[in-house]
Amino acid sequence: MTHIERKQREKEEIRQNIINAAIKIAANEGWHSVTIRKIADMIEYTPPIVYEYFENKDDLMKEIVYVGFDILNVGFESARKNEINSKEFLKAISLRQWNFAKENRELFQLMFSLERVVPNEKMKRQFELIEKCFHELAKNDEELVMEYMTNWVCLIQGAISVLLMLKLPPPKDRTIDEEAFFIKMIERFLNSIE
Amino acid sequence: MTHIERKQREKEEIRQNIINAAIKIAANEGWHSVTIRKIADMIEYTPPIVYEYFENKDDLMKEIVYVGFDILNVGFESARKNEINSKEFLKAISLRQWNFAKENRELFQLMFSLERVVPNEKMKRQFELIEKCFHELAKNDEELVMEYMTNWVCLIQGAISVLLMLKLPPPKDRTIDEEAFFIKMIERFLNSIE
DNA sequence: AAGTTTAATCTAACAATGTTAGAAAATATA
DNA sequence: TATATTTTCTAACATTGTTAGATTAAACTT
Repeated sequence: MTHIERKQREKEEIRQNIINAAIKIAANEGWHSVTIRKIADMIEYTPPIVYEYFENKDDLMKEIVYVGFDILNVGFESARKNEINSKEFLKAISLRQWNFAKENRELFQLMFSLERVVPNEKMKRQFELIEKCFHELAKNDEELVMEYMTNWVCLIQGAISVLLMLKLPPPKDRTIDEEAFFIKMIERFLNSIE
Repeated sequence: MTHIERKQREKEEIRQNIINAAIKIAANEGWHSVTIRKIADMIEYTPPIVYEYFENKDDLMKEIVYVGFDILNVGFESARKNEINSKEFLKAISLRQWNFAKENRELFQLMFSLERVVPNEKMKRQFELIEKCFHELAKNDEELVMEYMTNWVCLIQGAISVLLMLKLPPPKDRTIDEEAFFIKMIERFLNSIE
C-alpha cells in the first residue's frame, strides 16, 4: 500500500504549493491581487483544483494565517531553549516577532490586519507560553501578570505596526534606525518591570 | 448666478452622500463588501455616477481616509483649546484617538490598515501638532523629542489595535476594562517622561 | 416660446473575479 | 481488457469594477 502513501504525500504537496503560491503573489503584488486563477497558473493547474483543497478563498486565507502562526511558534519554541530567565526570553521573542514581520510582511499583514479578526487556537497557544514568563516576572500576582502582558503585547504590536509596517514617523527628513529603536523600547519596558 | 452656486452645493452633497454610503456599508458589512453598485443603490443613482465624482474605487477609498483624518484633526484642534499644558493635551488627544477608533471602527481600519500605506498630508499636519507638545516636554532636545514621540505613537497605535480592534488578550475567560487599561497605560507613559 | 446647445444621467456592455456542474481523461481495480 | 474510481478540465454562472455611447433633462439663444 505504499503507492497510497505516495498519493497522500503528493496531495499534501499540492496543498502546500497552493499556499506558497498565494504567499508569493502577495509578497510581490499585495494580497488584493491574489486571485484563484493566478494561484492555479503558478502551480500549473486549473482554478477548480484549488477548491479540492480549500472550501473557498476565505478558507484558504484562514489556513495561510495558521501557517504564519506556525512559523512564529517555531521561532518562539526555539527561543525558549536558548534562554534561561524570563526576561531574556521575552526579549528574544520580541526580536523574533520583529524579524518575522520584517521577513514575512505579507503574512504579518494578514495575521494582524484590523479587518479580519481571527481568534484561533494557534494564537492562544502562543499567549499561554508567554503568559508563563510574565507569571514568573510578576511573581504570580494575577493582576500584575495581566497588566504586564497586555502592556507588552500592545507595545510589540504598536512598534512593529508603526515602525515596520506603516512607517509613520519620522515626520521630517530625519531617518531613524527602526530596529535599534525597537530594541531600546523593549529593553526599557522590561527594565521597568519589578 | 445663484443657481450655479446651488448646483455646486448639490454636487458637493452627492459627493458626500457617496462617501457616507460607503462608510455606512462598511460599518454594517465590512469594507470587503463595499461595492460601487451598493453605493449607487443607497444614493439612488446608477453606478456610473460614482465615476463622475471619483476616478475609481481606490480614489474613493483614499478620499474616505482623508475624511477620517479630518474628523480626527477636528478632535485634536478642539482638545488644544481646552488644555493648557502639554501633558494634559497629550492625554486628551490620546483619549480622542481611542474614542475615534471606538466610534468609527471602519474608518480606523481603513486609515491604519497594514496593507495600504497612505502617507498623506492630513496625517503630517497631525504629527506636526503633536510634535510641538513633545518639544515642550523634551525641552527641545531633538533626540528626546524623536524618542518620546515615536514611543507615544507606538503605544497608542498598539493599544488601540490590540485592545479595541483585534481584541487579542485577555487569554482566558477573564475580562478587562479596556478603556481603563488604556488610560492607565497612557498615564504611566506620560509620567515616565522627564 | 421654439430650437439648440450643454450637462446630467442611464443603458448596456466589457473584462476579471469567485465558484460550480458536469464532461473528459487518467488511474486503479476486477 | 472492461469497469469503476479518482483526478482534472471545460464551460458556464453571478458578481465585481469600469467605460462608451445613448437618452433624457436643463440651460441658453434668438
